[in-house]
Amino acid sequence: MGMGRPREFDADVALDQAMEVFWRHGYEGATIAQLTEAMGINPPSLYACFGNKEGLLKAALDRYTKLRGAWMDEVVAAPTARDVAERMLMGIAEKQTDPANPPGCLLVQGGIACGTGSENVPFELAARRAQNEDQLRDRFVRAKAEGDLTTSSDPAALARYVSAVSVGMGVMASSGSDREALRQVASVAVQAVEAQSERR
Amino acid sequence: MGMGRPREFDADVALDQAMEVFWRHGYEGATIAQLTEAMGINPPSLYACFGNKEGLLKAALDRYTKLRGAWMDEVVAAPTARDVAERMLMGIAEKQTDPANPPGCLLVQGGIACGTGSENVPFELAARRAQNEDQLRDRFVRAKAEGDLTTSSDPAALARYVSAVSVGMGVMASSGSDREALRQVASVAVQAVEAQSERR
DNA sequence: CCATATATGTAGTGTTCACTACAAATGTGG
DNA sequence: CCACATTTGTAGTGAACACTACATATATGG
Repeated sequence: MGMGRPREFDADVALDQAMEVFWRHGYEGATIAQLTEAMGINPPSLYACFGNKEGLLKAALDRYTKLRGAWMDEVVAAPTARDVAERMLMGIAEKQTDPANPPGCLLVQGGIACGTGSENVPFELAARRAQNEDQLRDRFVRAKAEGDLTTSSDPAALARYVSAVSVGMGVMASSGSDREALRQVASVAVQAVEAQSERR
Repeated sequence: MGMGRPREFDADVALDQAMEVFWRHGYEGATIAQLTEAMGINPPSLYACFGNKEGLLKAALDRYTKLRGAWMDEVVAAPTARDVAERMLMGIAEKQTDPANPPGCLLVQGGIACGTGSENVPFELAARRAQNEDQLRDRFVRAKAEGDLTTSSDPAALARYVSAVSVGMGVMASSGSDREALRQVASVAVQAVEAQSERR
């Protein structure tokens, strides 16, 4: 009975472009006109495919976290808690100052505070950041069980800490800090994890 | 020849209300209607007094940093670099979860990413955060000169680090983390400064 | 080749935004 | 008490916003 006219654009490619716009301007700062132009489509195509602006953001976030998921797996594969923290924070110093992307982190740049009608956007982003934190916490729980972290250490607190530093680095990057400045922050931050590690 | 009708509202009181709105909704998320209602005035009064929306933000930021200046002075008056960091980060844990204010920090909530026409707002906020960082750096320079921090320590990097953690805690607070979670982060973070301190 | 189903481009829709024209009100200096 | 300077409240202004109606185009299934 006919399957309808096929879509002329690649949704993932379009999402990559939308991601960049949200990343650079934030959810509220990004306009449909900017998004459609970057995506190379017209508004009706956007709404037919993603529902509305918030649906587009969620799809872009899904893609972002999916792309970063592989990297986070590498991070937690480091042999010790200290190395996990170092790999994570040094990697963030690189990624957040990579000229191929807007500076900072989409999960922060997307929106920390929003106006009426977008109140849940900041929570949506926070939920995605929490996923990373959970992954770190699980890794630190293991590190404690393995005797890598001291018995008095608190894996959840350590994960929260690394997550907080990551966010802070993201804000720094987006407001102009260069790679070396972020590396310095990462380097200092790792020492707190070291302080909770058993010396070998 | 007449000095004109006197203003009927107190600019500082009005700024306190505007500060709260910017703090809660961000620069772009805050509307003139919300601001004027909170300030108890009408739009023409706002524009006559502060120029435009961005002028109002800057005036609110001036007041914010002025109110916090006294506290920062207390922070850097702590006897050691470690105590400076602890006093700062633990104080932030309290302040950013104080129910008397919106959660988080105005210098972060105000706007991390903005749309066309407000591109300089994030930089304006970053400049204010940099002031705190400079004050910390100067204090750590002194700590190093006094032999409190090790000779291999980097005061600027330490200041950047404490500043980054502060920002990260602000984002955490605004997305729902409670006071205890922030205290845990602060507690871990201080250990990095401790690692750069001479034992006594 | 036709009926159907979905995508596309044009050209809007109503709403909300930051901002302001204007007239009335209210004070001060002479 | 009067001329003047400034503030205030009302009621808008044009522009930009997210979103959509509609006609046309393009594919598939029968």
